Amino acid sequence: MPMSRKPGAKSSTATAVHETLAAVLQVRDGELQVLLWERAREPEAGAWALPGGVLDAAETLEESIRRHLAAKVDVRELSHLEQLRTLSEPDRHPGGRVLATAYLGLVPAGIDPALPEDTAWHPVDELPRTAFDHGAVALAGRERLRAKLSYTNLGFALAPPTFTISELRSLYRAALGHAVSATNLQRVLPRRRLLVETGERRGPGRTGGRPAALFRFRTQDLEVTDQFAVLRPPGRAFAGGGG
Amino acid sequence: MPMSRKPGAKSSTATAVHETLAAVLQVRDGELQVLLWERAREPEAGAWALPGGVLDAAETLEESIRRHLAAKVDVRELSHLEQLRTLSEPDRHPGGRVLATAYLGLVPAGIDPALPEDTAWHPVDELPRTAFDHGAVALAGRERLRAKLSYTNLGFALAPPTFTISELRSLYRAALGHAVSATNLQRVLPRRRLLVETGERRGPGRTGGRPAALFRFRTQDLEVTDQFAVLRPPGRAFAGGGG
DNA sequence: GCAAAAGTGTTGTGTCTACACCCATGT
DNA sequence: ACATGGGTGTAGACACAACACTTTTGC
Repeated sequence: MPMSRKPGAKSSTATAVHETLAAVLQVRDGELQVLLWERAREPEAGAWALPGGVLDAAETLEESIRRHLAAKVDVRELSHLEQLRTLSEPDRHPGGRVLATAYLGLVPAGIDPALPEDTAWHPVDELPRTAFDHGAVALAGRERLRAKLSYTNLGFALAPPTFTISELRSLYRAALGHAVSATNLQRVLPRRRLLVETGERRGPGRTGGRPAALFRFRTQDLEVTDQFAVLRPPGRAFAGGGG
Repeated sequence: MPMSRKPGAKSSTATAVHETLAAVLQVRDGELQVLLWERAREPEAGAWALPGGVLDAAETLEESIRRHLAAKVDVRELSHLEQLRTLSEPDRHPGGRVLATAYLGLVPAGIDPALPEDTAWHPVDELPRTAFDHGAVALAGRERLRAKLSYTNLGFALAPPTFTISELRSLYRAALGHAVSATNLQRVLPRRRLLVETGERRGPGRTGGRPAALFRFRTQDLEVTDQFAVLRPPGRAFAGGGG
């Protein structure tokens, strides 16, 4: 078992730097976008990188990524944060071995955090030249989000506190990358107890139209809402068609 | 960005040892079991630990866990290996900080690998006293397996090359922890193109009974088979009830 | 009245569960 | 014939998609 290793001891289990990275995603202008900063120095000068940095001695990985993100955005605006995976290709970083634990972070729509000079949002579907393996991490974050939107209530992390079905539909469309029917969204999400009607309505725009009901997510805690019809325990209600 | 850090430089980003761990699961005697070894030395002498060890300088995490597992089982018998998550609680290991990347490994039923003296299989539902946070990792492996059994073809990793529906049912029951109907398994899995009939049959036992058809999994590569009915793109076939 | 936007009624389809029933074998 | 275990027929429940239609607003 590893433990009393002298720092700097020259051995094959050399000291590897460990960093944290985050693909912070938000729906902006109808597109799913990721927060990137432009590297000024070599290596990879001019390429865009995910926010992150080195793990400190006394912090957990999650504390670390929150600390580094604080330099780019207001961390209180993060509605969700989860670990994606740890990257370990020995040559993923020139100039020395760097292990990296990647996170997925989400920011609700409608927030526009102040950003440093070198930092900007980019559509995940049109990434600029990215540094190291950061492009792949951004795409992995998008895929994790897409999967969880379908079988959990993770939508709460993309949506503002209250919203109309129309607005929610456009968030889902941006995140999933395909059209979503407002009709069916309105039936499915309340049936699954994801959405609750607030009772309020939003007045129509200048062009008219019926006022839209305002909804909110029932909870801001991640829950699995689609229990996979097949292979469920026998004898349950809701035994019908797959969910 | 981390890179040109002198090994042994005294700083708050001290050198942390990185290890890999694996929850290797197999259905044995109708129960889901996990491979553990009994620690002879402190810390945690007498407690049971997951196999694993320190990450070497030039290897990836997956290479590392395969190398360490080779000391316990024949790695060729592993039908599946995937990363679970990286543990980073600063005090998860007494005597020094140890980051650990945990893997889930699976071994098909029917194989009984030779094991070292200190190593044994234990039912995941009745774990002995476990070392460090290894018990939680074993349970996390079980949960990952259960989820993926329901929406992927991961069953291939639990099953022998060919099997009857009955045998497969008992594997699923052990892994999922609840009864599974053979009738429905026989309809659902072929419909989802997970199973293929081999054409062969297995003779009945001494007590009689109709000979059972032998099946195999169509592929040994992980595939997502349940595409989550809701929020699928519009206009597709199979648009009906949820998958 | 007309256009615009929101929301509902309704029908059709596919999946899954459950249970009864039939089939093939050993004794 | 009977027991045992494998496999199928069939009916019911339910979720979902699609589309037509109604409701509520602004002009």
